[in-house]
Amino acid sequence: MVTIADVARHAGVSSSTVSYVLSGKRAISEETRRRVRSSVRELGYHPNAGARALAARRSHIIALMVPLRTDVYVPVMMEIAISVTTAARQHGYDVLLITNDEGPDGVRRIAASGLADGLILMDVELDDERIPVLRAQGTQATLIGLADDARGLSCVDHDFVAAGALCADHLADLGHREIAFIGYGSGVYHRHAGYAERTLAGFRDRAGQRGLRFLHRTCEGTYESTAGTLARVLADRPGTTGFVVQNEGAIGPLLTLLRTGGRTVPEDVSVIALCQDQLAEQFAPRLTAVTGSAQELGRVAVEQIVGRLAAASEGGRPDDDRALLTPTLTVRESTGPAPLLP
Amino acid sequence: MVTIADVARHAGVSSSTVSYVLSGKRAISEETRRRVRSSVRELGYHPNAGARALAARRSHIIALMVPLRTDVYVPVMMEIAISVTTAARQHGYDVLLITNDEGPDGVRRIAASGLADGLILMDVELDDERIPVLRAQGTQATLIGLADDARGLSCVDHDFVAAGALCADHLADLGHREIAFIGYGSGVYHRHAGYAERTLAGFRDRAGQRGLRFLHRTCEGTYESTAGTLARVLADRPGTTGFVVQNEGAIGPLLTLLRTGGRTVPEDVSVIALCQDQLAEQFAPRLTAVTGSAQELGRVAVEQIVGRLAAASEGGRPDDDRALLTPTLTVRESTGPAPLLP
DNA sequence: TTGAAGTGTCGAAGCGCTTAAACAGATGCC
DNA sequence: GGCATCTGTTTAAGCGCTTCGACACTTCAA
Repeated sequence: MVTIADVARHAGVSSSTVSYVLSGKRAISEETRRRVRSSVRELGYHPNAGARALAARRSHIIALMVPLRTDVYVPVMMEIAISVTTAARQHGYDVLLITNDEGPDGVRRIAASGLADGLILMDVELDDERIPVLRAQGTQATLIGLADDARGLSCVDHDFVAAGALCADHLADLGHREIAFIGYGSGVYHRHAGYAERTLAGFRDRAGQRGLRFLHRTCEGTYESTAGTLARVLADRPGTTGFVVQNEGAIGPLLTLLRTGGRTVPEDVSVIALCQDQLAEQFAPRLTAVTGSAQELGRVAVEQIVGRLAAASEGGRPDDDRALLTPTLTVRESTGPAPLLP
Repeated sequence: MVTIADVARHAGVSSSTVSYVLSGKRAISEETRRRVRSSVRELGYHPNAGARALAARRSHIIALMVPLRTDVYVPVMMEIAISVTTAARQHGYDVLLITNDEGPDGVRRIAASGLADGLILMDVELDDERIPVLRAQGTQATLIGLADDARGLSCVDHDFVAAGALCADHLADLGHREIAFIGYGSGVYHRHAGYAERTLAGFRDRAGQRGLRFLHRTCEGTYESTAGTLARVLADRPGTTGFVVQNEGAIGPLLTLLRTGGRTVPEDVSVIALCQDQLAEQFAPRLTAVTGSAQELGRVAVEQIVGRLAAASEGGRPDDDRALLTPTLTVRESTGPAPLLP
């Protein structure tokens, strides 16, 4: 194992000089810096992480706490995890993966052991038990999602209200007047800091402003439940020409059901989905969709936590950022002008 | 911050005694142990990770290197990552997430800095650059997937050959004689340690033994490519009554195309998928599927690496395990007896 | 009774790094 | 010329833990 002392000997300087060259915390002459750097390279030196963490009291690790439960669309979580990891590396941090089932004790363990300098929490509940622990330990953290009380924390989330509004605007612009909003199962609307609820609210408000008539129907996302939901919608509002689909699981079934029911997309009805572009591209016809970037979410979360960490280590009090990412509407083949009245 | 010295003082013993109580590496009297334990609890002591890693030369961290690229079915990756994390915790390890794009240098960095005690590598290529680095650094590692040359490593994978064989057997048992195997795009067969290839080989061999006629056709997984593939299959072999679908992306399109083409599943044709149960349940009809457990994969990988780490720390030479997990066939609604000849 | 072996605890060294403080030498100012 | 100042480097004191060897005391066999 190559230590800092080996590098120092090889470069003919003291080990503190090597440390200062590497950290840049003191002025070192060009000549010395060059020699040290080349010794580092030649010997293949990598500072020992444990020793560094012990001496500097910073581990350069960010813990990412991910949900175990998989009713959230999983690929998104993975994408976030990966973008957190890549973004963290760019700031000199590594990422430790923790599962949600460790709960508040997990947060305590990570914070008290100094394993991580800060945490990123996903899937935060409205009144999450982990947040008081964070505050008690004085641990820096960022939430992905919005919490009830985020004092002393930063958070970032998609602007679901704006996403809902985008759907309403797009359909209104195309001349649709009767819209069905196919949602999640009813339980979902009260979890996850209500992201489902916020989307719906955004849609509802804008729909109201634009003079749309609309129906909101819950749906479990299986074939059977989608069939049931669709049947009820068409019974209640036979004139429906636009569908907003919030539940990814319902997309496939809905398209199949419309087709077998003799309705062509987008000539007879328009369908707009709230889902990732990748998923939207997989259907036939390809779906017009409103989506937020999961990558961006991870990147912003990392920037927030790194910022907090920097502020705290300089003795400041980090400010509690609250970022809302603007979603984008991508028009594809599943939406078109409302059909002329028969 | 609570240190071991605080605990020692509180319990009226020396700090080495506390350390021995916690590690169990020396005999400590029942009475002392009790006192120390209760002090630990009362003070909320968690050993400092950095100090521990430095002194013991073990970080109790396992690095998991995940692929960035997302042509692999992503939910599986997430499931593996999560099961690795949970399994690792049960052995007293935490998991560091590294992305594949760090490449061999990443491996070097992690190993040389002592950040992790061992690595789990996913998505290993047949002739992977990271493997020589692992050997050079003397780092313990486990591969998920099979590599060309795995000396000094353990590995675990699904038994894809068996999975292919299960498909052939099931369709043969039901009396089908002409089968189409809908595969991935042609590029995939030469990557990923050839898992796609192995499945196909397993199917082909068993199909031969059972006297099945079969066609293998590549497919990109989009709606269009599936339509093209299906058309060719039906043109070449109009008597085809069984489909084995390897490419998850092709499942939805295939079902839709069969339906619109007037073929009923499972009365006219049977469809068997090589995919996760969760996905198989989402279609209508629910699909008969052959699948391996991603959870198991993660768990076994952790057991292998933990075993290697234990053996190495006791001065032994760990043996190179090579585990193949047996897949299971779950019969659902998409397969049935071959139709009687017209 | 004595020495050997076993049991439970402690003291202290050291893991590899960071960083405050000291220091040496060059430079500038009055 | 003497003093302050600045620049670049070294010295040394930890960071909080593990672990080796020492030690005190008990138990047991000869």
